Amino acid sequence: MDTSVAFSPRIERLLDQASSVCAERGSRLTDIRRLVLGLVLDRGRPSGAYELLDRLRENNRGAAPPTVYRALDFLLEQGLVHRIERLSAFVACTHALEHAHGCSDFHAAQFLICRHCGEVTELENRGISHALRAAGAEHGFHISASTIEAEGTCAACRAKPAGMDGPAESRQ
Amino acid sequence: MDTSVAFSPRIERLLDQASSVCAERGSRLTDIRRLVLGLVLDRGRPSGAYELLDRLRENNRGAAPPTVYRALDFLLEQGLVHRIERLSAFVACTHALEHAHGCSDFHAAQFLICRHCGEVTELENRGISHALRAAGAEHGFHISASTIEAEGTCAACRAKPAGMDGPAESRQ
DNA sequence: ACCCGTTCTGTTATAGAGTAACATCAAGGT
DNA sequence: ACCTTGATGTTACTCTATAACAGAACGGGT
Ligand SMILES: [Zn+2]
Ligand SMILES: [Zn+2]
Ligand SMILES: [Zn+2]
Ligand SMILES: [Zn+2]
Repeated sequence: MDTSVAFSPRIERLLDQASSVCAERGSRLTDIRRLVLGLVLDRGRPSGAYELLDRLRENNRGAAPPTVYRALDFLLEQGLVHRIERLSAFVACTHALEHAHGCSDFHAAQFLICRHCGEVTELENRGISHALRAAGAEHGFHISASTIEAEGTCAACRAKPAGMDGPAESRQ
Repeated sequence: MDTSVAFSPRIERLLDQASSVCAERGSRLTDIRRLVLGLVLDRGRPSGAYELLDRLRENNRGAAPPTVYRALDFLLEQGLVHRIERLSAFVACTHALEHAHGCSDFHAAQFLICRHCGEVTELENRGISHALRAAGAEHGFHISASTIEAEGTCAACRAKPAGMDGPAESRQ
């Protein structure tokens, strides 16, 4: 496969960081995994698995669905990407590489999905996760993973009037 | 289609109630929609669309994917069922038919999904929804719909030891 | 009763998301 | 060299969901 893919300097730096984090944990950010993470970061928006596959094929002829799903599974396990359930899509974790000190805690995140422009914002609000954990505990339920996603309109899109901007596929 | 499907008296009563609620709103709980809602209620667990389709076909030969998806879309709009994103499945709303007074407020619900037995519990915790709404507002984000789901172990399954009970497909 | 717009349903075909199963390959240790 | 482990290649599915268009049924006005 063609290893000479170059992302922006910022992304290459994040990828190097991700690589270090994996190494510290005894896992390996292989070429394919690195490339997929790069594609997710480069997109900056939720990416569908098959959309990633198409772009993956530009550098890795012969890539098939399992190729990208395996890479995504790994990245999810490492906390480097999140899956947005409402969109069946994937985004890079905003926090994993900023606090990159081998902290393998899986942080509980919340996502704000703008219907208008498609942008996804990742929050890390301990209060919300805690409230949910407490509500579960009241019913004797032990939570091991959670999905918290909100759909609506972001600040930027609320500022604009009834716009024809933003991707057409995100309009409704 | 065969209209003479009989569910349990309890479910038939809920279906009649749902029918009234729809009528008050100017929408119609047609035979197919009523049947699908009945199947979801009857199952009492998250039901996949194609699982519903199979059971729908017992009474409605010629039912196809759009048949069940249209019915589900309607029931979702009416707040009579919820979609569990993490399972790509549907459950009947616990609250819609209990407080059946034409209140078309879409309540914000949370779901506890037991990995072990597959049971889903619906919560309606105003605190959690409010906390999420507030967190969004801090970023200028206006929330119009949200998904809050937690996966873990329910009280009953925690009581049992390492069990071989519960549906095999829910084990991991 | 009849007409007509709207809503609902039938039907076919296809797109999109995800996985099973098995072969192959590469790296590292003995 | 041999074996083990983890990663990738490859084929073939399954499951989830929707597009597009045709026909039937309903409901309101005349
Ligand atoms: Zn994150
Ligand atoms: Zn926006
Ligand atoms: Zn509900
Ligand atoms: Zn359980």
